[in-house]
Amino acid sequence: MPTIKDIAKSLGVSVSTVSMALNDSPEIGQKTKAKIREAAKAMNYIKNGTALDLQRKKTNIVLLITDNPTRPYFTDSLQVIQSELLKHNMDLVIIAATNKHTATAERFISENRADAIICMSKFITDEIVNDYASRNMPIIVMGRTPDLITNPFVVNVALDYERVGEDITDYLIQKGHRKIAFVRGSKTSVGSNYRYQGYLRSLKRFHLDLNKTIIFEAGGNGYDHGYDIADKIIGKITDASVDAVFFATDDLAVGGLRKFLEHGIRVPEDVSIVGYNNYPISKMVMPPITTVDLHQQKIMKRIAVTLIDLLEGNKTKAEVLKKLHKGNILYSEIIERGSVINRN
Amino acid sequence: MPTIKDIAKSLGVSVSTVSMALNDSPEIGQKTKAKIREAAKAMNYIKNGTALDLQRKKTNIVLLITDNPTRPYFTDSLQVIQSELLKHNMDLVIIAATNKHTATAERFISENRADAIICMSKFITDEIVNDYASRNMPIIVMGRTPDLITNPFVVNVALDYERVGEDITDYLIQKGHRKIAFVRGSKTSVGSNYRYQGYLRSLKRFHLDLNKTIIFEAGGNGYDHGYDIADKIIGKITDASVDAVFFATDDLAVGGLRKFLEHGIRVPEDVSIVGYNNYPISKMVMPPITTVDLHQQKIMKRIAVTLIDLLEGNKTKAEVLKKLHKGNILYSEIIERGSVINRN
DNA sequence: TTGTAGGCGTTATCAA
DNA sequence: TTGATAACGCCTACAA
Repeated sequence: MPTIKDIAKSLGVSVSTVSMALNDSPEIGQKTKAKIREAAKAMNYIKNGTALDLQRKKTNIVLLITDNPTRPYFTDSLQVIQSELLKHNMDLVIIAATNKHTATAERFISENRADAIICMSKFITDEIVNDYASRNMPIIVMGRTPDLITNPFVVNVALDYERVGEDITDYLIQKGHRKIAFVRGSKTSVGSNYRYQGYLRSLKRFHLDLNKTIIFEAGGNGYDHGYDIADKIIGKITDASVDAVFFATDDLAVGGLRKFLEHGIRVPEDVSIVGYNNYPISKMVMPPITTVDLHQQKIMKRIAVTLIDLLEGNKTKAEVLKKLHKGNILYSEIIERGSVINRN
Repeated sequence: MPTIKDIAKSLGVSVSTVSMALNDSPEIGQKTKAKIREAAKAMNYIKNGTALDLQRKKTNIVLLITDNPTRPYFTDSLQVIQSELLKHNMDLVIIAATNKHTATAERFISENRADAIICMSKFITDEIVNDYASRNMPIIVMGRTPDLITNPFVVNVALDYERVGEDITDYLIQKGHRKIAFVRGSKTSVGSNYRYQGYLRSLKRFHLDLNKTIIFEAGGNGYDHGYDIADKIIGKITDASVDAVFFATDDLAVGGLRKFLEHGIRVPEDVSIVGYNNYPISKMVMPPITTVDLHQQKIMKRIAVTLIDLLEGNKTKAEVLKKLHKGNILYSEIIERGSVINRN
């Protein structure tokens, strides 16, 4: 790999001349520039970004850590963030941190390989986040327990976890359902657990007894998990101990629906079902599934803006937080479709 | 940000002592080590990965460039690649290069910010790939035109484009269909275009006339695109000028299916449909959709292994290619499900 | 066991 | 208009 030093040597000029020429500095004469550019091309010179970063003390990189890039909307969220960052000449790079692999993400965090980090993965611990966030590398996390965030350079974006799960349970109850099963998703899914808590609160508020025999663990968030767990729900439907099923995610609901239909169970006549997240697929199946939209896109946009504020350094954390939570965007909305019947 | 130099100064030792201590070198005494570590923690010292890379002349990063991380299987493919790379202490980072944003990916390529690159995005041009691939940074691309790959450090992974689209069209014809509509996806989708070519070849081989009025452009690959374009297909079904529809992707098929069912068109009795890719959703809808599996996972695994070969530098490109194509893995397979009827 | 010095590739400052 | 040199933060011979 040739460096500017090599170019300089081969042309009998100095490195600084080469550097300036390659960066099109006005201080260098046209002929020298041309000569240098030619040599660079001929020698197959490629600039070394690492050296650049070291010199600049800045990477221009915003790191997005996710646990699952396949999630619907992720690409859209990306676009939102990217277009916002682009305005400030920042590049977005993604690292997957899953239950079985967090080392890469942790290396990037602990070696300061970004100017800022958006951490959407629950597999990166609060400890790491607190340990490494700094003025030079603020970290934005989502939906963590506020008490555990002690580092002032960590900004926690509160999600609508207070109401999450309650809204849609209320809705089912108001539509006359009294025997609402709940299907939990992946054990490690924060969202799924919060929804379960909301479900419990809603039951309590309406003075409905919790029936533990109609709480199910799917062990994952995918179609297959919903499909498989539905086997255990079918009996409960046919003997009338379940009149509605609240699946923790739309994907689970899609899988469950499929199994129900296979067994001749009519949705919503025999059983109402709801999902969560308003994934695109939820309106494509028959019947389309009633679900909850969390308005992720809007959250993402706001996160990007927050990040910029942080980076430009013209805001204190308090101000940033205030702006972040201003406006009524962190709410969820029930999307009514055909998978719920009115039993009143 | 404190550096080892600061630590050294504050403790009155030399930088190399600090460096070695922090890296747990056996040459440093226990008490000095302890003292230094303590100081590092106290000063909130964070290692600078950029400086490290520069020194090592190596980033340990493999860059994966994708056009759409939301695609099903992507996360799984990631796991496959990651676990393979992990064995060699390489980290995988992802950058999205879409039709509206390639700058980030291009910067990473042109500034040599990775030890190797896997480029799955068609938005990165052959020119860039040819310009920047080198011994220090080989690039693996997928499904490009071999003639246009001139740089010996670019490895093109041929996909099964020869047969793609032909297999499933043959299948429909053998099942007695004669009026097969084709729904193209996103204009820029390489896969979609190849499948269309395969469809044409198959028709020709069976001496069936091409009916241009039953070729449709969905303008995208998502559920919605399939749902919308289906409007135009319905008339053709009811007046019996279409007896089967070949959707370029499963997602299109899912959307189309939905629209057909809404309009009382029975699948497969009134019209057979097939998709492509064997996405998980294709077997979750009713009826489940007959499709083609491209065995992406296996391809990914092989790509990862190829990459390692390349990086370890103990193989020539010819050897690598030979090994890459050995074994019969780059084939596609028809997955028969309920969306096709036998009309013979 | 610890310190000195040089180098990784680039840019920036200052001098020529 | 160009050149010499220091600096960015780290590691590694080699010397002490």
